Amino acid sequence: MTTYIDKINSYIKALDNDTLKALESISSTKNYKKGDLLLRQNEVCGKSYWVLSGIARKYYLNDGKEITTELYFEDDLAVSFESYTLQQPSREFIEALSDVTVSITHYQAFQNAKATHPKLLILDLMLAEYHGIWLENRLFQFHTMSATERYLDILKRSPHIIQSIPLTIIASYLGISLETLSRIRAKI
Amino acid sequence: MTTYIDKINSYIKALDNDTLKALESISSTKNYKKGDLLLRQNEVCGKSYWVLSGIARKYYLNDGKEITTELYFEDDLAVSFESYTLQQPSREFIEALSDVTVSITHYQAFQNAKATHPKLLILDLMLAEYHGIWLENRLFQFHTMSATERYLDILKRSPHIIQSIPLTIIASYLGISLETLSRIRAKI
DNA sequence: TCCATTATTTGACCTTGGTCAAATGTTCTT
DNA sequence: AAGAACATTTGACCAAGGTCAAATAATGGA
Repeated sequence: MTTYIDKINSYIKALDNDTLKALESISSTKNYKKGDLLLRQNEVCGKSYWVLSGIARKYYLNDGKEITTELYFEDDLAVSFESYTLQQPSREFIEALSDVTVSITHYQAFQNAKATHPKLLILDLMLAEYHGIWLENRLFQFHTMSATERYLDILKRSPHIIQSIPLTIIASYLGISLETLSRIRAKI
Repeated sequence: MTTYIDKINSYIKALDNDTLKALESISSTKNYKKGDLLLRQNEVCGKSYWVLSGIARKYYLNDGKEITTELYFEDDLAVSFESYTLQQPSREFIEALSDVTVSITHYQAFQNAKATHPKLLILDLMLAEYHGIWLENRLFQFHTMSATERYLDILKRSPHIIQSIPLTIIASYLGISLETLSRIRAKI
């Protein structure tokens, strides 16, 4: 199945040399160790992180508990969307769940590049659209599926998530408690 | 408080004459009667509806029940986002909750116009960003607030919603049953 | 105005998932 | 290999909100 992310990837590949160069010239590669924070709560998310390898997540604190809102694998773009878009303090953290390598692009540099390279504007739009669609589907799942169904769904479409990530984090990503997740797993 | 939608509106106002004309030339005004469907499930959402007056909503069916996902008032853009963006069948309906007047723009005409008027691309991006931010906040509310808190929140920030819309619809928009909403209201 | 329809409330009971606490498993260190 | 620290499971109980059914409003037509 071709997904929208495939489309974005093929779009990037189809970018003309000049645009691609511009994008590269404002990006740099960086490594993080497992447990490192790429973004902290209350910081403005001034960079986007394209994951080259490893796993990361985004989460916020809700009376002391960490609620995971997104998981990032290779070729995912990690960013606190509202904070990045409006350049205002983030309520979320971004954390490396393993050693990760990312390609970092600064917000302002990308804004500037968009002005001179209109194709980057299209890329930006595609990424925003992709994220919006992803969010709509996540919301839809929460409203139409039980905790068990959501777990089975993730198990089916993204088994790598279950394998590589501690259950506490998966539970919060599914919007349930660790204990409930454990019981769901025991039943199956 | 200045919101992102204010920013979009001011951006539109700041559009140069030529761009504005292009936008107008591909848009047309239309009236719908209360109860009319602007978009049906399984149809491709080939148009966007800018609400000029009246109230509309977007909803889907979940085993027979209507779940409202978005409410539209004056100056809101009604669109089934995934269906519109990917030009694929919609799982949602768009319905007029009162007599409404909308400004309609066809998907393909807008795509064409974006090619010749780059500022429309920026507008498109802003709208997608706005929608993404809105979705993130909605998701956040569902995860961090109880049914009562969500009701009180809507009561505080959008009292017009409570006034003008039947409780069945508000309940489904809040993600709760009609009976629960009724009990919440009784307590306050 | 009176009826039919639709909207809202209330009651009784049930289900899902949460919380708190304790028991096991696992892993990583040193 | 022995702990310390973390991850997972299990048990007992609780609470929010759902469901089904019935009772009351409220409202738009004829």
